[in-house]
Amino acid sequence: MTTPTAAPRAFAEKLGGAPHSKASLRLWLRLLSCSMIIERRVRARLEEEFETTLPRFDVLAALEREPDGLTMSQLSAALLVSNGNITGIVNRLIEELLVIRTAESEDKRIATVRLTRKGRETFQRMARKHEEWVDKMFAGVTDTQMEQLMKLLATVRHSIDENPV
Amino acid sequence: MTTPTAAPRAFAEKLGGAPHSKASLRLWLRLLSCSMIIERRVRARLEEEFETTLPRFDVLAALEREPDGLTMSQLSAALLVSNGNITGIVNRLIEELLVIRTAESEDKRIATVRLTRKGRETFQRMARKHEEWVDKMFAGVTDTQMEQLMKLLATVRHSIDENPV
DNA sequence: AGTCGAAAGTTGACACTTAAAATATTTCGC
DNA sequence: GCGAAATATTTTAAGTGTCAACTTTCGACT
Repeated sequence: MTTPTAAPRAFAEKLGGAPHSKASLRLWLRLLSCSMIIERRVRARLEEEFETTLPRFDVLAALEREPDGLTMSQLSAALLVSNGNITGIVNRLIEELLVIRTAESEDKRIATVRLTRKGRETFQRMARKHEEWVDKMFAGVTDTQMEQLMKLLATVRHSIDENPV
Repeated sequence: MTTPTAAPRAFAEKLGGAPHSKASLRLWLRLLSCSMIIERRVRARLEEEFETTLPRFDVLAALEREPDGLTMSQLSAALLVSNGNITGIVNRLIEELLVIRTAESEDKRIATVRLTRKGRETFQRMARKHEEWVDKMFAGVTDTQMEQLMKLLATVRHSIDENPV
């Protein structure tokens, strides 16, 4: 079982342009490489220790916070992925007996997905480990630096939102 | 033509743990969401304006800096993806007449991939646009903030490298 | 009552990703 | 020289991701 991960996207363009422009590119590449490295580590650990994948872990995480379950559409909205994508991931989680999908609403179109007990227990073990891994990777960053990063990344996020390309 | 993108991985675990641990998780999620949003935008623009994908763009970018071409293995090393992955992407670029793959070395195992003239011209148009998009998304971030981010992300990178999980 | 459109989900075609197996070629030890 | 290890690449199986087309169901309107 394996999971895909994006490549070190679009490194080093080195085209002419204003200094700000070049700095933007460099920053983007550094941002990307940081998050990709962390993501790869997490994927690899999930695979090694739990024989699972990040998307499945994400679905379990979303369900863990909703004892009443979520519909397929709510799941795809929560994870920001397409509807058809969720279908496949949930199907695999069903095979693993980690979730169940029922049609109990009066509206027969709606399918509700819930964690099974096994799913809840499995997820909790995964989540503990996941937290450990992330914490360890950030061990060399001080609290002050993390705070600064949180603020700066919020600025980036606002900039992105307000400058649609 | 479309390209996959990772989901908003593993949001909000909210398990017990030291404050640093929770802060790490939050920072990780913010980092991830920032880079995912930018990456999605870039993918969408590449698709709309050039009917291409980010992996193909990445391969063209790697080749553009090597007039003598790269072997398949060099390409996969440059992009940090698997060997088999490169095979498929290069095949599509060949179909689009953007690159050529030749076996001109005395070692017949080695395939050398080069940009065609069309590939070079196409990539340059893409790269200009790519730079514009990124620059625009970072328009709301000052030079000082970008500088701080570069430094802090370097710290994160070191932390990751020195704390293997 | 009957129809028409919107909404929820699934399916299919294609792209990308990995790891592992298979293929082809070279190199090295004897 | 010849067979085994090493190297370069492709192929394969499984998972993830998109979008578009399709099915089923619901709601609303005539």
